[in-house]
Order: sequence, then C-alpha cells, then structure tokens
Amino acid sequence: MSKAIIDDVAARAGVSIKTVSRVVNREPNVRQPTRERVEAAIAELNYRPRLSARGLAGNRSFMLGLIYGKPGAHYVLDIQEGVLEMCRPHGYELVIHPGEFRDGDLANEISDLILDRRIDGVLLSPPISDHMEAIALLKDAGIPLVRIAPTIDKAAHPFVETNDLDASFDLAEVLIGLGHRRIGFITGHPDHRAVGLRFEGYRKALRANGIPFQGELVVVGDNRFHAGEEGARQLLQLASPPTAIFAANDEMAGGVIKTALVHGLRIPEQLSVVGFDDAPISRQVWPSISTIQQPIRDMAKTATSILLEQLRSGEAEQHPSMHPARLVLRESIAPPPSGKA
Amino acid sequence: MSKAIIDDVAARAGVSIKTVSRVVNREPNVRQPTRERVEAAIAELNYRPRLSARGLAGNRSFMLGLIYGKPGAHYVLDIQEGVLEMCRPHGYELVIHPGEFRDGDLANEISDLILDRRIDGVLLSPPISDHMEAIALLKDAGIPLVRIAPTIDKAAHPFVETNDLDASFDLAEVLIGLGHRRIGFITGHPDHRAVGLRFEGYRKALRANGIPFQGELVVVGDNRFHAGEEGARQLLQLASPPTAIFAANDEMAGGVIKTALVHGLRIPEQLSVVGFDDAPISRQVWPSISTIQQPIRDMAKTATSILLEQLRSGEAEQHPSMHPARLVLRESIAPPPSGKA
DNA sequence: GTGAAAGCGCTAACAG
DNA sequence: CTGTTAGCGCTTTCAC
Repeated sequence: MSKAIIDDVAARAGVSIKTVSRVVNREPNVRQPTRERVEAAIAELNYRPRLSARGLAGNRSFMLGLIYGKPGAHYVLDIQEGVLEMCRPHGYELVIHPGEFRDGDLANEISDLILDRRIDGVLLSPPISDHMEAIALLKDAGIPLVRIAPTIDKAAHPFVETNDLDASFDLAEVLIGLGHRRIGFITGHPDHRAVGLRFEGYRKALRANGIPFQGELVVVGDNRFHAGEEGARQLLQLASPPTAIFAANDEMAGGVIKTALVHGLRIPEQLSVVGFDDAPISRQVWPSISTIQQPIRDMAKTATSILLEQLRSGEAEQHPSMHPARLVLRESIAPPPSGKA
Repeated sequence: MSKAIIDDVAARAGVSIKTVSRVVNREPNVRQPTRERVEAAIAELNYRPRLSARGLAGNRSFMLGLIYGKPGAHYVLDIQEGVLEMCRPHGYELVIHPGEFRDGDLANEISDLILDRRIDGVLLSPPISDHMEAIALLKDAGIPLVRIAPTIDKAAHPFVETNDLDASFDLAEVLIGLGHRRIGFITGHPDHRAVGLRFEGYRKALRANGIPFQGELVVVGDNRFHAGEEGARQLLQLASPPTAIFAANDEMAGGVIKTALVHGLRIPEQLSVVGFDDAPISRQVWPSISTIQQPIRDMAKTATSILLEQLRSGEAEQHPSMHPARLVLRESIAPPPSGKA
C-alpha cells in the first residue's frame, strides 16, 4: 500500500493518467461517471500524489511560508495554528520562519527561503507585516503574499486586520466612564506598529471626552513585561500620579500590576489597570486584567484562505477582511479613589 | 539569476552534471581541483538545487516532521527554534504538527503526514514522545525518529533527555534545607510523563531526609495555571497545611501564588513556593518563583542533529544525550514560619 | 575519478 | 471530454 502511483490508478480506473491528474487537481472537463470511477480507484489504492513529482512538473512547491516576529509566544502559536488549520486540508504545507524585525539578515533569510524552498506564497504576521523591505523583496520575486494586521501601505497587498484603534478607544472610554481623568499609557514597541494604533485609540478617547492629553502620562514601552514594570514605576513617581494605567499589551499590564503590588498599592481600589490581547497573563495575575480579545486565529485562517485563493486564481483580490476585537472586563478596574475623582 | 540549473553549472565548470551532483551531495571521488571548479561555478551562478527534483529522483522529501503536544507556549516555541536552527543549515525543512495526546485522530494525522508529505524523519517532543502508538506507527512505516525527553520504553529509539528527577530532588532538598517538613506537591498532567519524574524527585528527597511521605499533601494537577490555583486551595485548607508547595511546573506554581495572595498569605514568609521550567511566568509574578531551568532549545538541537545523522548514515545510533537542568533560586522561598519549623 | 543514459511521478501542452 | 507526448531537474545505475 501507499506505493500506488498515478499509472496504477489509471489502469484500475481504465482511463489515462491525464484523466487521473484532472480528477486529482479538480479540473473541469471530466464526466461525472468517469470522475467517480477514478475517485474510487484512488480510494481503493490509497493513492497519494507524490508532492515532489507534482512540484517538479508543475513548478510549484505546495509550501506556504509564515514569517513572524515575536510579539509573544501565544500570539505566534495562535497564528501558526490558524494557518495550519487552513492550509493542510488544501494540500499545502507550512514552512515557518521566525525573523527579527531589526535583523539586517532578514532580507537574506527571506531570499534563501524563496530560492531554496521555492515557497508558493507567504504570510506575514506582525510586526513583520510592516517590514516594507521584506515585502518589496517578495514582490520583486513575484511571490504572492498576504499581510496580517498591517498598519502602513495597506493598499499594496491583500491583508486581514482587526480594529485595534476602535477597541482601544472603547477600553479607554470604560476607564473614563468610571471617572478616571488621569490615565497613564505605556506604549508598545515602536517597531510593532499595530500596537501603535492602540495609543491612537487612547488619545482619541481623551479627545472625545474633553480630557487634555498630558505627555508626562505616556511612557514608551517595548511590549515586554519588564517595560510594564519600569513604566509603572515612572508613572507612579509623578507628583500627581495617574489613577489608571493603560498598557498597550497584557504582558506590560502584568508588569504594571507587579510594580503596583511591590509598591503596596491595592488594585483596583488605588489603581486601575488595563491591557490588550487577552493573553494568558491577563487571567493569571491577581487581580485579573481587563483587556481586549482579538480573533488572532481567525485572522490567520482568513489570511491563509485569501492566499490560497490567490494561488488558485492567479490574481490578488483585494477584499480586506476585518475581524473585530471585543472587550473583556475583569477585576482590575474600578472608579478612582474618591479624593481623586 | 536563480534560474540556474545543474546543466548550467556543469557547462560553466566544464564537467558533467553527475560531477556537479557529486559535489553538491558531498560525495567522495571528486578530485580537489575539480571540486573547487564546480564550487566556484555554483557560487557564480547562485545555483540552488531544486528540492522537488532532488526529492523525485532520490525518493526523499528533505522535510523533517516535528510532532508536539502543548506543554506550554514557550516550551513549544523553544523546541521549534532549536530544531529550525539545526535543520535549515543542513538543507532540511521543518513541518510542524501540533497533536493532542488523547486525540484518537493523532494516528490518522500522522499517517497522512507520512504518506502525503513523505517526511524523511520525525522528532517527537513531550508529551507525544511517550505516545507509544504514534511511535509504533512511525516505526512500522520505517520513518526514522528521535524522541525528546521520553520516560518509557527508552531503549526503543534514540532520544535526548534532561535530568528532571535529579533537578527536582535538588529543589526539594533546598526546601528541606530551609527547614520545611510539610511540603505540598501538585503533580503534572498524568499524560505528561516527564513531569511525573518531578514527583519522583520530590519523594526521593523526602526519603533521603527521613521525612515520611504524606498522601494528603499531594494534589493531582494538569500543568495549567488553574490547577495550581485549585491545588493550593485544597492544600491550604488542610488541618495542618504545608509550609511550602512544590508545583510540577511554573504555570501551576503561578496559580499557587495567586491563590496564596487571594487568601492574604504573604510569600515567602508564610508559604514558600517552587516550580519547574523557568517559564516567563516564574519571573512575572511577585514574588518571583524559584524554579529549574532546562536546556530545552539545546535538547531540540541535539535531537535534530541525531536525526540528521541517522538519515545520513542510515543507521540509528544510540547515543542518548543528557542535557542537565539547573536550579534558579528566587524570592519565593524562605524558612518556614518559626512556629512551624 | 568521471560521464552517459535512464528514469523518478507528475503536469503541460497539444491532439483527437 | 479524453489521451499522447514531452519534458520538469535531479539521482541512479553502470560504463569508461
């Protein structure tokens, strides 16, 4: 078994190998009864087309590439699983490639990936989805690509996205609705642009509620836990410290909580904290963090299906697809201390 | 460029394509000057052998499979990166396959993987590395495999491992050395056998120090944060609660810490907590958790190189390789409350 | 040591 | 709608 090749199937079904090929590739121009006969033969023989033979003859590799940065382990795994779920059933294999945004070698690594593996198409996940150099490279090589949650030059290629800005706006409004006026913000890593939109949402919410923006309440972070710790330290040292802190992701929000606890602050009574991502850490600290859940896995699936469609049709259809995020309110928020409100 | 094929190289070097093939495959029987000439031509033309052509002719796929469970996101990513780091330079691609230990379909999925992709070799990471059904399947199919941190039937196949038991013994002895006598233990998921060894280390340490084993101090967990919360709740409700809790992994240790905080206990003054894995969470909770760091990435690299060696030589060499773990002592431990010691 | 010929299993043009 | 004929680019025999 499993040694069956296309000739065996053709013989058993009483057709030519070309017809078998047509059935396997879902091409039209095969009469229904013929198709069924071939399919039966395939099933009986447990025939699986040899990928390398198909690749050699058709000049395709049946491999998709996923190039990703490291915005957090769970984010990466979610993306991977979403992509796998979509590409396996379609006969595509996935080649994963971790890449550093600032790594000068990324360009070389990508060339190697394309040249060596002859990837059929590429998925770019944040923050690499904003790495225009990489994108240009792929474009020049004529490799179809789909970007996940890009923030710049969005017209250039198909993409999927979520509404970071609006969700962030909503979350900030929740804090404002509770009575907070001095809300600190810890930004994400500057390279990670999608996270930058979260800052925009915060500012927009301030504006919408007539709260003046205060530069001293903003600290630049880098998406990591430690940046949250440091940022909180800075913010809490202000002459007039914030009554709430909005961290651009949950890792940093976790850092804020740790610092607050170390300083002996009670959360949420003395300080409200919110994050973004609905990462495991948001449920694991105490009190648990109010945050925003994104349909990461779904975005990855959609991105993959867009890429597969593009590979089939040959043309890049621009149907940007929006996967809305939603608020997850938990224990970490409360009205500001009465004296401050 | 990049369109160069073997004939181009042969022409430029003034040899036959067979000789080029020999050089590319590092075969013997090529005179040094000839080899150099060919290598020069390859470099000048930026020639890359087409994988599908090699695969078709040589009946290999140049793909390795990695089948893994979900013992934690960071664990998985570390393994992936270790494997990638090793196989890319050797011209192998990696096919990742997340699998559930209890999933009845795992067998089918693996068959598909083998049949469809014609994987050359497979790496099994915990807890799948103890999934004997999967292993039997691969063996029957004649697919070389290497297991990462297996605990049962270790003679059957090559493997890499770490000293879970000894490290766990050492950590338990640290607690005992501080004066603890009632030490709670929260076990890992029963399917995840490697984690089971950690329990053995704990028992061995008790024995070595003449402390009687008490069943009531042991709670069965499942490696997840929530199990740590629950387990701690149970242990702290005992008539005579433990003065220290050893969780079989850091996720659960994090849960223990959260429960302790919720109960108003101060750590480590009133309760010492230790975990295992040196996962990010061990640094992110407060106080940070004493734990054990394992060279996961290195294990993955070694496993991969063993597999590659096996593919080259054709025979499975049994040189089980041990990667020692090491203690990481942090804030979460102290002598027991004086009344209890 | 090196080369010539013969496929590997499939798809791409064409014919019919 | 179906079949025939050539390759795809490489590795294998097996000569030399």
